[in-house]
Amino acid sequence: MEPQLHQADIQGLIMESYDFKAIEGKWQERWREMELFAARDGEKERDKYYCLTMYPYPSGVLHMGHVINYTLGDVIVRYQILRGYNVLSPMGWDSFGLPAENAARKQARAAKERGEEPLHPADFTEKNIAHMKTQMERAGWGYDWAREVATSRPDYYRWTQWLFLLFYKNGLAEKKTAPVNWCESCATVLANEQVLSDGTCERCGAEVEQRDLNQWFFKMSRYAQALLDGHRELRGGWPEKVIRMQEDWIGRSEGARVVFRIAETGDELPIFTTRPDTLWGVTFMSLAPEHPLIGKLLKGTEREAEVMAAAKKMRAQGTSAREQAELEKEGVWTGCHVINPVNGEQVPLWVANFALMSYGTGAVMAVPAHDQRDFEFARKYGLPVRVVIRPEDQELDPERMTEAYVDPGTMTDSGPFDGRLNTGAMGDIARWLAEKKIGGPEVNYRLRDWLLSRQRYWGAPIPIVYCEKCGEVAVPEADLPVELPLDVDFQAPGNPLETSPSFVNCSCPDCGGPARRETDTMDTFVDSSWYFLRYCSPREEGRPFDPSAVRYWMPVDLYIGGIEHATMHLIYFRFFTRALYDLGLLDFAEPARKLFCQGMVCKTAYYCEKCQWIPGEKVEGGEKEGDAIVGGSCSACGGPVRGEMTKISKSKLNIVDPDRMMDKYGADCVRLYMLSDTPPDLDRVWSDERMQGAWRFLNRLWDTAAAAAGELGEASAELPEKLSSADRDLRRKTHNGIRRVTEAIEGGFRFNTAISSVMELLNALRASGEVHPAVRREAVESMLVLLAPIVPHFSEELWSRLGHKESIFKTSWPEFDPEALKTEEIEVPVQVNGKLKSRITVPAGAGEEEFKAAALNDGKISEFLAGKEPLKVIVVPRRLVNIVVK
RNA sequence: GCCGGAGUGGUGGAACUGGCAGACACAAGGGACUUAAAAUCCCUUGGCACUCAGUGCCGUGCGGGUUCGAGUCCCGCCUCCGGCACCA
Repeated sequence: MEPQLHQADIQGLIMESYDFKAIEGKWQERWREMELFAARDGEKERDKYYCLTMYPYPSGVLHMGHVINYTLGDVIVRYQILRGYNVLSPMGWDSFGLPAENAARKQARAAKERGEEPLHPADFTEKNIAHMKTQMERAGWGYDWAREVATSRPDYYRWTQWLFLLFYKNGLAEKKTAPVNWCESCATVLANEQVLSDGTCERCGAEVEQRDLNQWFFKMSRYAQALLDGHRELRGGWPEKVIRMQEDWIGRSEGARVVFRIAETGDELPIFTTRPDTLWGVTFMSLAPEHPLIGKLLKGTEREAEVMAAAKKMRAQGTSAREQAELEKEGVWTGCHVINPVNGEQVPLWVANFALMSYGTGAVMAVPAHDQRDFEFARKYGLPVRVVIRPEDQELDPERMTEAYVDPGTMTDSGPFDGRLNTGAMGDIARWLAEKKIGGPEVNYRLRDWLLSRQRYWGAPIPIVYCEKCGEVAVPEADLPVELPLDVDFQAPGNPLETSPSFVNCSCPDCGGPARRETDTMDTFVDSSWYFLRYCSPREEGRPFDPSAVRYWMPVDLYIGGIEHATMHLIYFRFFTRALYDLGLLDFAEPARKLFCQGMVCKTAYYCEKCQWIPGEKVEGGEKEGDAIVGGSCSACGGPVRGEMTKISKSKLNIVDPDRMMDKYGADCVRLYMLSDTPPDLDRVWSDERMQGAWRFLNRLWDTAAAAAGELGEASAELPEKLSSADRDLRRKTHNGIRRVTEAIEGGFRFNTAISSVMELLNALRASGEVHPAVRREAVESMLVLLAPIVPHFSEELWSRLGHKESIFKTSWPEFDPEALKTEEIEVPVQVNGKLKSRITVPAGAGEEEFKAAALNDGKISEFLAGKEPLKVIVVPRRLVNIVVK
């Protein structure tokens, strides 16, 4: 008969092993009760720490990108709580935007067929928020939920509208007609920042076209220089890479403004150039096809029909950004000439498809000899080439040149500047232009105004009405918010606001006459340009934020998010802050002291020529290489499958569901895994095998701590007076662990090495022999506190099992004891000619001579030297000895 | 084209300010326990060679250089990644 285990014994065994299911919910409840994450407004006795993580769009499903982002934030929040800061850790929802609206459209169709009431985007959004919130709580991320905001709720967007009006009244928002980006698939316009460099839509990937439309803009281009200047303050706190991306995006270029004149009419034609040194080489002028002067100059001339037709054609060709970049250079002569003010020469005026109306003045002086694009254009149309910069080592012949000469050289045929080195003369030329009153130094920027209107329903309505009599009128503050109507038809094409009579028809706030509301809504990036301010006083009713709360909490001490926002959200957010600073609402100009950009989570995705992207489970055969399958075939069609390591995404079917992982391993283990192995700013590879490794570590630590629980003595026990050498050994490792973990976090959130250090400490503890209970307790408890930010439920549970009544987050972050790190002897390597040959052990306080003597007396070394006299002995005390022989 | 960043074992990665390259893991191999498996525990694991308890040589993308000493600094390349790009 088999021996039967008693129920009590089984219970005992289960109790002993790590059971995350039994502890995670319990501690989450405890933290809520003790209000661990409640930020205390205006508390003077502690320093504040504002840790902001980019809030999510509430898609309803948590993905791995959120997990790395919010785990990082939470670990820092808990670490700063342990360091004694008054921490602000808010969370909210970027809840306006296309997906909710698209879902409503899709759903409206289905609901109609079934005769059901369609789900409104607001309900859909709130449902998703509720679900994501439970997922976030389950992950153990600590937020002050009392400060939750959702940008789609009227109590939030009321203030988004208020801020729009503030900008409007101060000349920072205006409606103007301009060539703008149109995404057909999103059925709306987009800001420049939201078009990728390949000319596709940042959201949906469709090609973006150019259209001339009347739209709302924030005058962000005015802030180009201020945004650049602000980088000085951000350096050190922000990743250099992000600063550089913003610099590229803002695109400052220094040069000169030069005023040409139309020979035939006397009209002024100013241009911008970065090469004023080549002014004497101008042989023609190019105008953008949209340039307003074209119509004026040609009206009634014999060339009018031809030129206007050509210009029209140029404007029509290549409406997508990509097509435009690939266009062949084309142009047409206007029949007019311009006068070059530096030498009085008349040169022909052309219209050219490469001249951009949106940069500089829409007119470009052409110097074919020294600009490649002008050179190609000149060759194509037989325009003259004139050399005005002479290289030292060759003679340039305009007839035989095959490309423009763009390197430095001596200026020639250049009036008063003949003989000067062009690079050195640039500034003098700009000043000379100013003296002659024909131009002067000028700086141009690539950054454009921020196009904020969107032809969509699910966004904050722009609070403007159009009155037949009064024209464009701002909605009075008292009438805010301009609420989104509920009686909208999501099945009608176009913007549903346009077909909502209750919304569109209104009376003019000024004259009371009939008026129409603006039906465009705001870009969701407007919502996210001030949410961090709202968090400071989220329930404030009379204004967007309470200045005293903002003064206390701002600026953000650490902002965590993805680098994909470098030239979108992170530019807008800085622009908004600067504008509010200039308007006197804020007393700081930069919103975040430190920025941390986490890496992406990647996994192998599989592609089959016929079935396209297929999930990993549908790959048959092949070889396993780590977590990836190589040389497998598609289970559906049998075709070959190729693997590609790429960011986890729904479209490539390589997602890992955080919920499933937490079901299997618990939140702590997922958190630990996310931070192990890879530094947080690098892309990480999702690996089930490594996840197992994190699981094993937690269990080992649990077993070690739980098994030792009975032998650790009292929680308050003091260290004994006399320590054995084993005691000192373990204490040294404990304190070294504390030092290394602290340095890893402070030195750039290197959690991967912090975790390694704790693993080493655990290995040392497990290998240690007889040690005093208090020394063992110190080692175990140190590990728990060091890991508490990363695996908080786990640490809390063991902490309480070790006899502590209070939460582990009520203790403080340990400090290492320099005394404990000291050793009596140290071992250093000995090299001969820079190659490691032996090791010596010397007393810790040994001087240079002692190191030298010990090295030369070492058996292996003397054998190696074989009596040869060393030429030189280099001693780096406590580091190494290097003996140089011939 | 311009401007950045990166390249270290089979894999993720470690290495303070020029001072023992490969910490800590994963994978792999071997062993213990087990009827068996899982789990766990122990050992091995950069490459090559040899007279294999050990010893020697090589080794941080490639080629040079500085230095007693280079993954780290300098010069010249290669590859990959990112940003900007008809921007005057």
